[in-house]
Parts: sequence; C-alpha cells; structure tokens
Amino acid sequence: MCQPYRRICMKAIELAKAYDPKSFEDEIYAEWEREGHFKPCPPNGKKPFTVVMPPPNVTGVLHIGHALNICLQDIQIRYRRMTGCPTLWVPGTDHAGIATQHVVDIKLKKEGRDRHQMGREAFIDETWKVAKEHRSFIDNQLVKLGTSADWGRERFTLDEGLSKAVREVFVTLYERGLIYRGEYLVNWCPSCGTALSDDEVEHEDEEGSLWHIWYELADGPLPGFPDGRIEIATTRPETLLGDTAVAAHPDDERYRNLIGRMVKLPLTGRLIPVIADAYVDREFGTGLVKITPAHDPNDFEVGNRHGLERINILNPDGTLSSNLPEKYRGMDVIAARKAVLADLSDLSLLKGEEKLVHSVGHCYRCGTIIEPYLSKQWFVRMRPLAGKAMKAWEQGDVVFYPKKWENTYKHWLENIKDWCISRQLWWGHRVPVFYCRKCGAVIVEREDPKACPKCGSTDIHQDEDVLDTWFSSWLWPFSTLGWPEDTEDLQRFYPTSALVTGYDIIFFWVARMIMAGEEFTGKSPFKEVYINGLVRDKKGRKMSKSLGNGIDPLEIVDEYGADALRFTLAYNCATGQDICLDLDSFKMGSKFANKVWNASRYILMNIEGRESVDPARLTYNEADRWILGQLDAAAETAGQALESWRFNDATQAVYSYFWDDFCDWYIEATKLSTKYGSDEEKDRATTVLLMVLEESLRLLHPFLPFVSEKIYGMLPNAKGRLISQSWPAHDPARRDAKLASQFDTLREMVTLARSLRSEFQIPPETRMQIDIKLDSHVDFGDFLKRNGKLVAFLVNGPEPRFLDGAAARPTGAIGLAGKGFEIFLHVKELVDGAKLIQKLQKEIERERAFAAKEEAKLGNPAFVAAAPADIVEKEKQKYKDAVVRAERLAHYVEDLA
RNA sequence: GGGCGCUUGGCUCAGCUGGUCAGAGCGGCUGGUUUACACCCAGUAGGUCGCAGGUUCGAACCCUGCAGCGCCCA
Repeated sequence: MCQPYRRICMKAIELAKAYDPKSFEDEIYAEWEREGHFKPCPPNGKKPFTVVMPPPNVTGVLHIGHALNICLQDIQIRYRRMTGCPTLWVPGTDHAGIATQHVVDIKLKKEGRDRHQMGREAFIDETWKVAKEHRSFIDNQLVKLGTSADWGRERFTLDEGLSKAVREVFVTLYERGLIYRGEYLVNWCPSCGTALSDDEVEHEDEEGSLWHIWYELADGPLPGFPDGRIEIATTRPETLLGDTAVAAHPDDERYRNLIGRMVKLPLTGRLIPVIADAYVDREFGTGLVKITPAHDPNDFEVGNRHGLERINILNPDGTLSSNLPEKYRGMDVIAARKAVLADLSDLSLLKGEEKLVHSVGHCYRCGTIIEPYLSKQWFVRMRPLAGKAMKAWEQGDVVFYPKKWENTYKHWLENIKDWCISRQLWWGHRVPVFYCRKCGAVIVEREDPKACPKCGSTDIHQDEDVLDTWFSSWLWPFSTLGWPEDTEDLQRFYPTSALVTGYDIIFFWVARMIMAGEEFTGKSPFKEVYINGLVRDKKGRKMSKSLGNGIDPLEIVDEYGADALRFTLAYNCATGQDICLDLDSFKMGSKFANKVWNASRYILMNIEGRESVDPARLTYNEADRWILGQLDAAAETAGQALESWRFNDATQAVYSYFWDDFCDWYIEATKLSTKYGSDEEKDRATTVLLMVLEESLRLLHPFLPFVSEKIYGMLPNAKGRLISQSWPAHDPARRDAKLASQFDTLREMVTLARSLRSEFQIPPETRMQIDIKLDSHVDFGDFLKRNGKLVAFLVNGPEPRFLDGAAARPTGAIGLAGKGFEIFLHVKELVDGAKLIQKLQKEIERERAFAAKEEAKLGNPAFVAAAPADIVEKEKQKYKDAVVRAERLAHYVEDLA
C-alpha cells in the first residue's frame, strides 16, 4: 500500500521558507487540467459518483455563498475520486433571462442604444457577446477555487442540446395536457416588464396605510346608512378605478341590507353592485371590501364567482391605462395613488388613514413592487408533476441532508400552484408555439412548422415570449448529460449521485428537477440532496451589496490562498447551520495550510544523506505504530463524515490529526531518532516519516488540494499526482487501542511535567529527573519502560527511574498525580512551595467534592439498580480515582510542608 | 396566522442515537530567538450549556411553557 521511497541516498529538498499559495496554485491547477485528472476514469466496476453543479447566472459574479457551495462539492468530488469511483462533476452556467437582459439593457443605455430600436435579433446577438465574456469570468473564478470539474462537459442552458431538451419537454407536456395558455392574474414586474412565477416574488412586511374611503349609495340613504354612504378600507386606493363591486360577508348583519344595492364608484361615477362573499374578513377594516378583479388575486377569484367584469387599469410598464378617466392615464402607481387620494379628499370622500404593516411583494431580481396583472400567459399544470415528486421522496428515492428541509419540500409540493412559464423577454428559449393568422390554429411541434398543419397557410408566427429560465434549469441533471438523446454519458452517469445547493432554491429548482426527472426519465435525478447553509457576517446578517458586508472569495484567495478559503469554509460548515464569518476568520485555514507547509518543509530538509529503508525490512517503533493508528482513525472518521455530509467533522478530524498528533507529538518524537539515533535508526525514522507524510497528504488533499499537491510533488516517495492517489485505506491491523491508550498516558505524563515547569518557570534548559511510580494494576508499565528515552527527551531530563510499587515517596521531589501513576520531579528547590501548596489544596477540594458527588450517586439504590452495569462500574472507578488522587495530593502537601 | 431554526466560556461556533461532551478556533494571560513553523512552541485562566417546570437512577442533549433573535410560507 505504501511505497516509502525510491531513491537510495536522498538529497535535502528545500521548500520555500514561507508558505506562499499564490506562487503555485494557478500552476498546479493548470497541470491537473492539462493531464486530464478532472475527467472520470474509465469504467472499473465501481459505481460512478456524479454531481451536476448548480449553474451560476452567466452574467453574475460568484460571491462567498457560491464559493461555499463549490468548495463543498469539490471536497466531495476529490474524496470520491480518491476512493476510486469514476467521478464526474459537470460545470456550467444558466442564461438567467431577466438578470442578463437587465445587464445588457443597462449596457446599451450607457452606449446610447436601446433594444427596441436595434430589434430582437441584434439584441440577442449582443447578449450572446456579453454572456460569453462573463462566462469566462465566472469560469476563472471557479478555477481559482480549485474546482475539479470536467470542463470538457461544461454546459450552458442555451446550448443547442439543452435547448433541444427544453423544446422536447415543452412539446411533450403540451401533448400530455400539462401546459396551457390562459388569461390570469400574474405577478408583474413593471420594471422588468415581464410576468414572474409566484416563487419569484419576495414578500416583505412594510409599513403602509389603510385608507378609509366613502362610497356613495346609488339610491341614497338606507336604514343603517342615513348618510347614504358606506365606508371602505383599502391599502391601495388607486385601484378603486378598477373596482367592479363592493363585497361584504354574507353573515355580516351590519351590511345585510346592502347586498344587491348599487354603489357609485368615486372619481369615475360607475355604478357597481354590493355582493356577498364569504371570502371577506369581517374583522378587517370595516368589513366592506372593494373588489378589483384585475388587480388582486383574491378579488380575481371573487370576480369569477360572481361574474364580475375585470377592468385592467395598468399598462405593461406599470402606468395607468387608457381604460381610465383621462387625468390619471400615464401616471405610475405611486403618482396615481397621490392623485386619487387628493381628489377623494377634495370631494370629502376620504374619511381617514390608519397605519398598517402589511406584506408587499417585490421582484426577486430588481426589487420593484410587484403588481398583480391580468395577462395571457403559458402555465404548467403542476399537480400531476408534484404528485410524482412527492412519491419519489416518500419512497426514499431522494433524501435530504439535513432532513429538516424535507418539510419545506413537502409543504411546497402539497400547496403547489400552476407555474407561469412565459416571460416577456427576448433573452431565453422562445416559447415554441406558432399561431396561424389565417385559421387561428395553435401549433406546438418538435420542429418549427413551415406552414399551418390545419389550413396550410404559411402566414404563421411564433409566440413572442420566452420561457422562464428555470424551465431549462429543471432539466439540468439530464439535459447536461445529453438527454433527450440516449447518450453514453446519460447511461453511465444518470441518475446523478448528489446535489449540493442552498436552501433558497429548494422549490425554484430542487423540487422542480425532481419533478422533471420523474416525468421524463422515470427516475429521481439524484439520490442525495445536501442543502448548504448561507454565509452571513459575524452579526448573523445576510451578506448583501447594500450592507457592504459581502466577502469576495477572490479577495480571500488573493490574500490567503484557495486552500485557506476552502478549509475555513468547510471547518465552519455544520450541518443545517448558516455560517457566520468575517475576513479574519480565514486566518484559521491559512494558519493550518502554513502548518502543513512547514511540517513538510522540516521533514524534507532533513532527509539529506539519509538512505531509505527497503519496505520489506522496515520496522516500526511504538510511536510509529501509534501515529499510523491515529492516521487510520482520522481517515476513517473523515471519510464517514463526508459520506454523511458532515463537513465540519471531517475537517476537524484531519486538522486535529495533523496538528495535534502528527506535528505536536509524532514529529517531535521522531527527533529522538533523527537527531540522536544511530545512522541506521536515522534512516529508519526518516523513511517512516516520509511514508507518514505521504499518506497524510493524501488525507489532506480534498480539503487543501493545492498545498498538498505542491508538497506531494516534491516528495521522493511520490507516485505521480496526488489528485489521483488513493484515499488512505482503512487497515484494522494499524489500529491498536491499547497502544493508543498507552501513548495517551505518555502524553499525560509529559504534559504534567511540562506544566510544572511552565508554572514555576523552571528554565527550559534545566533537566528534570523524573521518578515514575505505577499503580499496581496498570498495563502500561512495560510500554513506559521501553519508551523512557522518549519521555526523557520530551520533558528534557535524564531517563526516568521507575520506583517500586511499595517504595516510599522520594524525598526532595515534587509529586504529581496522573491516571494510574505518580511522578516525582526532582526540582523541589526550584519551586515556590507555598504557591504549590495553595494550588494543591484547591485541587484536593475539587477532588473531594467530586468524590462526594460520586459517593452520593453510588449510594442511591435506584441508580445502581437502573443504570447499566458498565456505567455503574465506571462511576465506581471515577469515585476511587478521585479518592486516591485526593489522598496523593494531600501527601504531596505534607511533603512540602 | 402557520412552519422551521437558533439562544453553550470575551467573540464565532461544534457537541450524532440522554451516562469522560462541557469542546474547538479566535481573543486573554504566563514563559519561550532549542536552525519546520512567532501564521510558531510550552503552559494557563474563562461557562449554574437563555429562563421556569417536567420525564429519568441520571439532561446541554427528551417533553411543556416563557423570553429574545432569525428565516420561510400565508
């Protein structure tokens, strides 16, 4: 498994004094790519691991949230690649209809141009240019992060193949009766000039007003209404111009005798009826509601039930339409509201205003207030699709990490509404529907028709609208692999293994992909969905341009390197939690990468003149066997954590292995050999050190791909590129629980001694003689005796002496109590006895208190009866240990006194 | 209004299926130029795990209520 070396007499290898990621990251990435490491290996009998990258907006810029998402995927991809699976990560971007068109519109405006004057075709050409430019910008960002995706398979939602998939899906759904066109209220963004789906509207609570307005009764005063007028409350007074009724609850006694009467609509003079409808909330406002079917979803329903006229008061750009009294035409909604209120006030029809917090919809792209707007749009009938997606989840074909998001998924599917898929844009997949001007036929076919199939006329034209970008994104997991063609990739890599994305698009994207996968391939497009958290600032606020608290991932890469960015993100990535970070947080990853660099540097600079030992003849000492066990455990923990999507656990396992075990103890321990050993011992130790380093780099690679690869390339025992090496394989023979615990004892002993040295400021150069006294029942005596030199080396002293179990405590020494042993340090004259006594007495108190607690616990018959035997046994042991320790500490105090 | 999540040392957070889980990083303090690393080393001090009940032999971990914060949906 390990090939420790291949040269006979080694030369020192100089790593630069300082870790400088900028000096090698780009170059290493280029080599990986040039050598084809990102492509899946040929079929080898193992199940492929496939991920499609959530396509970023082609005209966007990757923010730190994207970076998190990409890094997590890359860690998984690199890990799986190292486990030997054929591994494929498909990159790409989406065309982001609204956003991109917006970007180009602004660009044109700056240049004094305008898309209407240049025409649709020229505009689309222009947009392609912009998109291509931006795409290379995004690709570059991905490269900088170390994205090991297969660029040969990069896709864009407007690619020919993906467009074909969109066409196929549209036509098929139409044929299946799941696509229809109709005039409904949609969410209209007046700024973008297009309809949006319900999910593209973001609701925010805002302070607004509830205006109370008098509507006059057509027939004058009535019982209960002596003034001949009724009071209506509304948050949107300007829409009264489109009112076609006033409604009250049928059970509302107050208004019963109004039902069926006519009301004179202010400012227009139109007569509209008072109707009864159970939708009305009697508690809200006055209990009387104006009904504007063309401008409110609820009113729309009411209008349908009562056969009311729909008066559209708006033009597509959000100004008031020609359906209205002349003076209001052309005003925008805000101006119209002012004008209407002023006019009502002049007519003494405005009773008053009260403040009200209510929810207001905004466009998710531009933030403009959404207007409910009556227009003809294309819709997908979602019920049947949702049913399949629900079933897939119920059957366990798709699993969410963390599980809590399954609620969101389920809730959305249960409350599914039809999906408005047409957009009044030019940039995107044009709605593949043709209309015959002669006979009015609607033609939906896989190929563009030349003539009307009904009447043969060639006077046909295509629908002007384009499709929602998500209508192509929802096909992503299979359209990128070649669907609707039955390609080799599709057969080999579909369904994909996992999807990694943020929770903000569970229903935009994840749920719809599952629907499409089920509908068109009969399979869930992925088995596992990992939902990563959002990156926030340290105050827990979402990062946003307006707050200026965003972190640019490339700035981090520039300052600390991609490895530092990746490691920090992963280290902080606890399942289901958002990640709060600031710029300084990335020092953590940077320090770790630096540690890896320097540990490697140390090892490589000290191989000068050493001969590597033939693996067949190589022997391991106990420290070697211990670190190999720790490495094995770390690889196992990290691997299992990654397979259950616990990135922080995985990262912590490798961190603490490398720093706390490998650097702080193992490398230090080897110095005993490499500095003071015989030549033969030096060769042996160096050989093992190189071997452990080689394997450690393999463990680190998914997390720190650049620095690990860079160092790996300099190892005399390297076997090619690290990216294609195998993950440290689990080897039970390396795990020795007894050895691990013996080594822990050694560490405890050394730490005790060092602690005394530090607390009493015994100079580092003062050698401390240690006497060790072991408890009778312990099993680490021989281990310590074998490793006496190591203990001596680590505490800086002569070899420890082992006292007989029955021996008296040595005089003139400071006693320290460990688990199963005592040590006595012959440094009494260097220690401030009074201070030590004080400290010991505090500890004694603590131990006695603990013992008392344990005694009470053990004295409780309920505990002894109910708790498992092993727990009771443990508690007994803890009690005994505390008692013994307290006794010993008391003796040390006596000795000092 | 419905749903979800969070509240652990000065800061940012881990703690899976109740019994060595009271932890990490940063920050603080003490001491260190032993030629791998001051992005370091050796030590060290900090927490009644939001509050109040309950279940249990035993709760940071389970249940209920409360308070504060955040998100999603309506």
